[in-house]
Amino acid sequence: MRKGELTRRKIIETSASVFNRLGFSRTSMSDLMAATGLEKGGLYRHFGSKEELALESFNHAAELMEHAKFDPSLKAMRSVQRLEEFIKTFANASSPIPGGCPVFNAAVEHDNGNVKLRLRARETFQKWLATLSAWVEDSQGQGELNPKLSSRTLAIHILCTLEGALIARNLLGSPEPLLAAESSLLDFLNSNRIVQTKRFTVKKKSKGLL
Amino acid sequence: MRKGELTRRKIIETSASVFNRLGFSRTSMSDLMAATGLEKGGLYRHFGSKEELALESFNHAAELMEHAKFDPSLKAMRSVQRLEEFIKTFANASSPIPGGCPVFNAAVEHDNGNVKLRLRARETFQKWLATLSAWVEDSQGQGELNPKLSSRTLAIHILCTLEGALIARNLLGSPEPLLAAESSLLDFLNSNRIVQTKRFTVKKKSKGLL
DNA sequence: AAAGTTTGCGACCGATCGGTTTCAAATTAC
DNA sequence: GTAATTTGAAACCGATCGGTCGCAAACTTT
Repeated sequence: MRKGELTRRKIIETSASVFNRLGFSRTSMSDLMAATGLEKGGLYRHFGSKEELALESFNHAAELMEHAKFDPSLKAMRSVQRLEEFIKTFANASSPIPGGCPVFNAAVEHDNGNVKLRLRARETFQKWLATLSAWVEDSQGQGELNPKLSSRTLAIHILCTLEGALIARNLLGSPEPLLAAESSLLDFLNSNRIVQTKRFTVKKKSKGLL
Repeated sequence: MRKGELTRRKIIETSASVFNRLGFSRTSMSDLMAATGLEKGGLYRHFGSKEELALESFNHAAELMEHAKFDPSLKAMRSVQRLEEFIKTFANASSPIPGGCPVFNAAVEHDNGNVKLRLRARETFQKWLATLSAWVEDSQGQGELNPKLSSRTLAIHILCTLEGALIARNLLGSPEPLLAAESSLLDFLNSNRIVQTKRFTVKKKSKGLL
């Protein structure tokens, strides 16, 4: 492998962290020079523009996020457990990249801003929603979750709550929002669970729901 | 009233909109000059720095947000209805200022960024949580809501979900996330509602609102 | 209407922005 | 080992950044 290719990857990894902490506009090439140890000409040899570098950095950051937040849930054998695992992982797993979720960061900062980054963030978000939605339908198909729930609605609810809580955690500097979101979402899931044992056992929270 | 005072207010109103759309760093004095129709010297006569103007703009934006999202709920006579009203209002009321919620915008963009703005955003968020928390306790005190729920946890859940959905709406360019959040949160509230045929003893009088 | 004050324009400042280009040194291929 | 290629440092570019200041016009006060 060419030496340049190694440099290129190193640049992306380093830049992804900087971009995710500071955002696209607040990150200057000087910041990236300082972080990578390269001079400006060195960076521009590998990437045509700041935007191009930002896009590759975003892709890298999004991948890290997926591996950290989604992959662990795949180990859960099936159904509702996978959703629970996702909620717990999202709320507890240490961030794979500093600065919060790249998708929501991009969504906020690039409102009316960088078009390409915004588009990539949208695609990623839709992909995540589709994954969660499939897991919900899976659970319903297995007869473990209230089939009347809209899978898409539940997927949106779960992801938006966790993402919102993640931002709140960064704002408050306390894990409280993530813990609250986790606890509350698990409650919600539980109250829509269909108990599969021989007898019905009354769950703490469920109070005759639709 | 002095003419300058009018100009000053006009600057704040206009700048609040620009800052909320573009964020602190992406907003340049040139942008504000274009939006207000004033030259640079005119702006700096009224504000000592871009940061000072941004702070006043944030305060204005946060006030607009409170009036749009919290005030309508106060008309709901009591208890759970007020929470429901809040959820509906947040999800449906057209934004009082373009660019989403100033608090979460600041939380994301100013991660490790402008310290004063970040602090103000934190204060505002805590205030909103306290208000919602009081409404939850109110509902529990009236015996209309599951008293086992942590008021703080529920407040966080509601606000983070709605704020997350607001960002998602701006990302997707579709109201779907807000509608999903509304529907799902109302479900959740409903499942924790106590049917009024059998009343609980009322412990405390309602707490102050805002 | 005259005097005093407030207001806002616009030229100007040094610093930094994203980006280009040159070229010597390091690497790779032969 | 040498020639060809890849790499990255550094000087440089025009544009724009946030911010300053002198001054004339607009406004208030008397």
